[in-house]
Amino acid sequence: MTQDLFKEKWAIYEQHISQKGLKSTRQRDVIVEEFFGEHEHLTVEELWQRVRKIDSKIGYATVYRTLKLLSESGLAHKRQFGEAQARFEHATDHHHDHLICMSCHQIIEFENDEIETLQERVCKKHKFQLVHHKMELYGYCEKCSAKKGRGI
Amino acid sequence: MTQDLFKEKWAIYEQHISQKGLKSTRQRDVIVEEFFGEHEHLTVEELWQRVRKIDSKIGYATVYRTLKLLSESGLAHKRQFGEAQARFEHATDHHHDHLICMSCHQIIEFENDEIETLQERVCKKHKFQLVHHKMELYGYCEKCSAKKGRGI
DNA sequence: TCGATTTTGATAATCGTTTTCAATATTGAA
DNA sequence: TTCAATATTGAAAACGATTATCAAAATCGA
Ligand SMILES: [Mn+2]
Ligand SMILES: [Mn+2]
Ligand SMILES: [Zn+2]
Ligand SMILES: [Zn+2]
Repeated sequence: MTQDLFKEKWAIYEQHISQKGLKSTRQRDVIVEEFFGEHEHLTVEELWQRVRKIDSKIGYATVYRTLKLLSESGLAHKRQFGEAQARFEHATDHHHDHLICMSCHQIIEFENDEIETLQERVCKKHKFQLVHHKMELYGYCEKCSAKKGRGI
Repeated sequence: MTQDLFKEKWAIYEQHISQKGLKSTRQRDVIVEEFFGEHEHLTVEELWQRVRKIDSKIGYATVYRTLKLLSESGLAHKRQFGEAQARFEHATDHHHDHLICMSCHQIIEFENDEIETLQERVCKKHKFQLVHHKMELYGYCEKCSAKKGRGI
């Protein structure tokens, strides 16, 4: 992520909390900083483990609360990939969908405009006003397919 | 559902339990009969309410256990439409995906072979071995769109 | 019928997530 | 800077869907 984009996201976050009349705190700053730091699909637990390395006192609930704020401001997306725990990723500029490896849990992102167009066509046919969608393809990634083939 | 298909499903169910060395019970028969009775996307709670009208003594856990048996035998599919509670539908002969109304919770089913083909193409491109997928389109059905338009 | 085995319903346990609450931190005004 | 109003925190309890436990009851082949 570029420095400019990084700053822009911080600005969006700060505008969101100020507009809700909230206060800024050290804990939230650590969590947001860490969340913006890299693009992965993290569980709350995983993010909590990371922020704890910076401030070991930060509570589990605060991570939940901060992720809710980030989701509200459109900076985070909550995902449910058929696991018990939800995952959060930080929002990209373009919509994308996911391939999910059932063996190693690797997540591959993809965009496909043709599919999106066809989805809209399906909706139009049913006079359905589309808001958002979820498309997840489950199977085995290249590495895990190879392992399975060799009976590992 | 035709009478023949109905009987065929019962046969599959009975074969499944006999092959697992299980016994047949009145409670399960009531639950399976009710589940096969119509094609809806039911929560456990909703199915429990229905079977209770036939036998008020049937327990919640037995409904869960029977739905697990039906899922194992391929006669039921568990769905998670972004609600807390899972829904179960009885298996159709063809794969299909769903439009989900965010207002009235109506569920519309559709099939689109073009999309399925494109999904396979995406997987091939990533050398990904596809097992199954989830595609859910969320928005507003015709009726609810109209209501929203009129500010209701 | 009998006895081994499965099933049942009630209830407790589990697990991710949300709420509660008293102590603490932030903030704008004086 | 001091103050008071208000938001925030972390720990723990509550929540809600689902699963596990268990003793009593039902099934079923011999
Ligand atoms: Mn992603
Ligand atoms: Mn369906
Ligand atoms: Zn893999
Ligand atoms: Zn609707």
